[in-house]
Amino acid sequence: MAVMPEPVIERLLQLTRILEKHPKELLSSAEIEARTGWSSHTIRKDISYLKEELASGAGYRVKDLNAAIHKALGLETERRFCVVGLGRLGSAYLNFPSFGEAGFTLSAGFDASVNRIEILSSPVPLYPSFKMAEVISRFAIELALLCVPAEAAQSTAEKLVAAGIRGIVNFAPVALDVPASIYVRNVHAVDELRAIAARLNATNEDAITADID
Amino acid sequence: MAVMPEPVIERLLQLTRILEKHPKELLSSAEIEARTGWSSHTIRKDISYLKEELASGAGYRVKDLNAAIHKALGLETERRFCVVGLGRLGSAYLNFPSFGEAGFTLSAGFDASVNRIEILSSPVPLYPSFKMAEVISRFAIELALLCVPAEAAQSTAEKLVAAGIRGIVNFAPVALDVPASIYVRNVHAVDELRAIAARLNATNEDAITADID
DNA sequence: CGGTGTGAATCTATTCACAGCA
DNA sequence: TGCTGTGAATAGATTCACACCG
Repeated sequence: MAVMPEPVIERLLQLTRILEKHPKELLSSAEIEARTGWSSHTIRKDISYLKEELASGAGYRVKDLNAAIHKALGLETERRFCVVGLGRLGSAYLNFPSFGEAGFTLSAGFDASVNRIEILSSPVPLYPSFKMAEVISRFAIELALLCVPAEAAQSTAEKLVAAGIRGIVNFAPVALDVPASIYVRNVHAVDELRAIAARLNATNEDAITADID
Repeated sequence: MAVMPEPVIERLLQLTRILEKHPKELLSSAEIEARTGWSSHTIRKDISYLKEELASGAGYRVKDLNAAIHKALGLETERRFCVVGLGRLGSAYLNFPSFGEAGFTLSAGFDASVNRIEILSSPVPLYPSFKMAEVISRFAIELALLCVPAEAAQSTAEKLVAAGIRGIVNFAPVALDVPASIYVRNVHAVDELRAIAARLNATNEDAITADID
C-alpha cells in the first residue's frame, strides 16, 4: 500500500465526525465537498488510499466507509488514557462524555494536591501525582491529557515521559520539550484564536491590495 | 510580498510560544530545529517571509523576531471574544488566564440557563443566550469559544453566525456546518487522542513491515 | 447517467546549496 | 567562522481527466 500522506490522515480523521452523525445511508464526495470545503477530487483520492470497495453507484456507504477508516487508522484498538492536573479544565474532562464511544478509556486522574483529589467526585480513580509512574505502568496507560498550569507543564511532561507515556495532548499554553518519539498535540484556546485572527487579518489585507490594483 | 503559505503561518504561530518563554536574547535556526523538529532550512525560509532584519551574526534577536511575527500575522490588533455555553468547560475558560496577554479580550459569556448565569461567579458579564445577537453586535465581538453540548452546537453556531461573529473555536465534538466565510477551528480532546492513536498505529505497522522485508 | 478510482499533470512546500553578512 | 537569506532543485500534495462501474 502506498504510504498515506499526513494531510490525508487528518482529513479522514475529521471525516469520521461527519460520518458518525450522517443521517442517510449513502454520502457522495460532492456532498462531502459542500460540507467541508475540500474538493471532491481530494476526497475521492483520500478514500482511494483505503483500498476497499466502498462505493455503490450513488456515493459511499456511510457505515462501511467509517469502518474502513477506523480500520486503516488503527482506531479499533481500545486505548487507555489519564487526565493530569485536575483544575477547572482537567476536572471538566474527567466528566466529559464521548471518550468511551470513541474507543478511549479514561483510567485515572492525577493532581499534585491530595486535598483536591479528596474533594472531587469522579467516575474514575484519582491519585496524587507522586503515584503517576506506578499507576501508568500498572494500568498500561498510553496517553495523557495534560491540564496542569503553564508553570508545571514541562516538569510534569517529563514525569509522564519517564513513566512510559506514548502521547500527550497538551492543554497548557507552552511548547513542551520532549523526545521526538513522544507524540504531542497542542490544544490552546489562545492559539486557535490567534490562528483565526491571522486569517481575518490576511483577508483584510487582500481586500486592501485588491483596492490598490 | 510573496504570499505566505498556510503551513508557514501555523509554524510562525507556534514559534511565538517558544519565543515568549525563551530566556536568552538570541536564538538560532539550529536551536529552533532541536526544539521543534522542523529543519533549520524550513525555519530560515519561514522567517525570510517576514522581510525584516532580524539576524545578528549569531542567531535571531528573540524580541525583534517575536514582534515581527506579531506584526506580519496581525496579532497586534486587540480582538474581543465571548464564551458560549457555561458548563464545566466553558466556565473553565471564563477563568482562564493568558487570554489578555495575547491580545484577546473576553467580553461576555452566554448560557441558555438563566439559573446557571446567576450561580456562576465570573470576571466578565454573563447573559442568557437570547441576548447573544444584541450583545455581540453592541460590543463588536468577533470571535467565540463554543462550549455547548454536542446536541446544541449546530443551532448555536447558526445563531452566532447570524449575530455577525467572524470566527468560532468549536469545542463540541461535531463538525459544524457554517458558511465558508466563517473561520472555524475544531478543538476536540477525542480527535487529538485519535490523531495520536493513528500515529502510534502507523509506527507499529512500519515496524511489522520492516520485520517482513 | 451519476457517481467512483486513479495515473499523469500541476501546483505547493520543503530542502538544498551557496552567496553574503556580522 | 558561524549563521542567515534566498533562488533553484526536489519532494510532496492536490487537481485534473477520463476510464469504468452499478
